[in-house]
Amino acid sequence: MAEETRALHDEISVDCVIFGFDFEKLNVLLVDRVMFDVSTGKKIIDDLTLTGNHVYVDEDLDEAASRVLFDLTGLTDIYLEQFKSYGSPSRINCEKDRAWLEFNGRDPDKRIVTIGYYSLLATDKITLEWKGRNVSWYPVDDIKELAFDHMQILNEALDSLRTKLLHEPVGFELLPEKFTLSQLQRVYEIVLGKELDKRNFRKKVSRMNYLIPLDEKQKGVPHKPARLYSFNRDIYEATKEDVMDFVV
Amino acid sequence: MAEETRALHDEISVDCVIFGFDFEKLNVLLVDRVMFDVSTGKKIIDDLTLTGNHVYVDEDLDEAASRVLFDLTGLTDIYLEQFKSYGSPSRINCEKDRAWLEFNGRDPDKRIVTIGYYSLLATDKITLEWKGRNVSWYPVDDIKELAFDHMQILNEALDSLRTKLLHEPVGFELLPEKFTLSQLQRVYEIVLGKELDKRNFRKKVSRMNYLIPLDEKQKGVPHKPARLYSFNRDIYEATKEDVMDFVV
DNA sequence: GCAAAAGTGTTGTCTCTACACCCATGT
DNA sequence: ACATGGGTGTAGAGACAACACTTTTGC
Repeated sequence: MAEETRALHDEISVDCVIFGFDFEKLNVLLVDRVMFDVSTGKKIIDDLTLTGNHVYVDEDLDEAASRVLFDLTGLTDIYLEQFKSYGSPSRINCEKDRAWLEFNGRDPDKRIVTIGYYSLLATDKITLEWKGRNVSWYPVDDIKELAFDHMQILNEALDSLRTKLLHEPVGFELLPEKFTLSQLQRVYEIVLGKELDKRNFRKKVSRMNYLIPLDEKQKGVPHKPARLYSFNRDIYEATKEDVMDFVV
Repeated sequence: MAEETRALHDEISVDCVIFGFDFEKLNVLLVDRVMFDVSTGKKIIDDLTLTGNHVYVDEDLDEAASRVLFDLTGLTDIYLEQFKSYGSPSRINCEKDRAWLEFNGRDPDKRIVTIGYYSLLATDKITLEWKGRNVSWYPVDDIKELAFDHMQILNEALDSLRTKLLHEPVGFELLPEKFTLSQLQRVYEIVLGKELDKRNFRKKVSRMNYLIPLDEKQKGVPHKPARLYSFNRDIYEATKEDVMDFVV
């Protein structure tokens, strides 16, 4: 099988909004986009993009997104959610974007449809280089602009994540396998942008029978060590009830 | 502007799951797919597809979906929601699908990425012919199979609609502008597949201040005429509170 | 006057919110 | 001993589920 001849599709890509949590804030993985003027040697582009890639012509969309994740992390079982597709003919049409595309041997007049995914990472095992470009974490709150329409994609991924977090237990995906209740609470607070009452939060999660208290405590912390918990997906899937309560 | 030369994109399409409600059941608009053997004249394909179309090379995805809706209904302000994209290389690969594509002058080996939309219709003002094919309503519950991967798309559209209905007031979109509370209740019951208690339902909707009671009643019904209500989107948008209550 | 759907209240249980203090550990 | 976050209970308010009868119209 001649893998090296596999063709990338020109006009179909995936973009991955990779969220990571460091117990303090929500971060997103971004890639440097730097370009120099060939004659003067001056930087003419220096900004950031989401991670993403074109899709192989014989590759499923989810596969393409997983592949991007794998290239960046070496991990295969990462939480990944398709949330929206973007295909505006003008989505990559600003001057810098056109120059960048041309520089990379692509036709800037060709519309690219991109399928947006977001993923949640418990760790920060991430390569620091990717396709020859620098990759690093940036706090979501600090990001004000991105290349192409990636700011819009990021914002909509975040909305989508918030909605998801309100209705399904995905917060665990942003934490290591064993975590404390305070860490879990912080995930909710940071993602939802809202302070929560500690006692009420614990009362609420104590009703989640898929949240397993372990016989294990934090170690080496300069305060009362917290009990560790883990998330049991099987129990969740088996006992989740259909919430039948529409909103006011 | 040479509109007639505008090119459709070969490999990018939209599919629209058009839901309609007739006060009794949920229906979906489907198109006949019929094909005869050129030599024997025998029907070799006779099934149904969702409505959909390829996207023009310079057309946004939402526009393409709106265009399909407009072609079918002549209406422009239809509730339309993008819910998922599909791009499996094998999604249009069964024998019938390949024969149909070939017959229609397309390359059956080419993967088509399709962007799935669903829409909600208050009326059934629908053309009965579309691109030379018959179009009609089918009860969602009766549909067991469809061409291509359209059964999967339909099922996922329905899931998506149910989730939406639980969290946002979209039920109104399936009703005429003026409707009774019993009609609204039936929308919830049919879409969610669950009977609801009349008194509890009315208590619940009475808390929705964007549901406006009109000084008007049903006419010509052989029972006590019901009061009519309408939905005020402005009030909803202005007063919707951020639900901050994650599930157990 | 009959059939058919409209409309209406109460009670017990559960969940939400708001709020303050002692506990176990590392330094 | 002190700083730090861990861990716990209560009371009032609002929402949920279950449940049965009277009203108004067309025929």
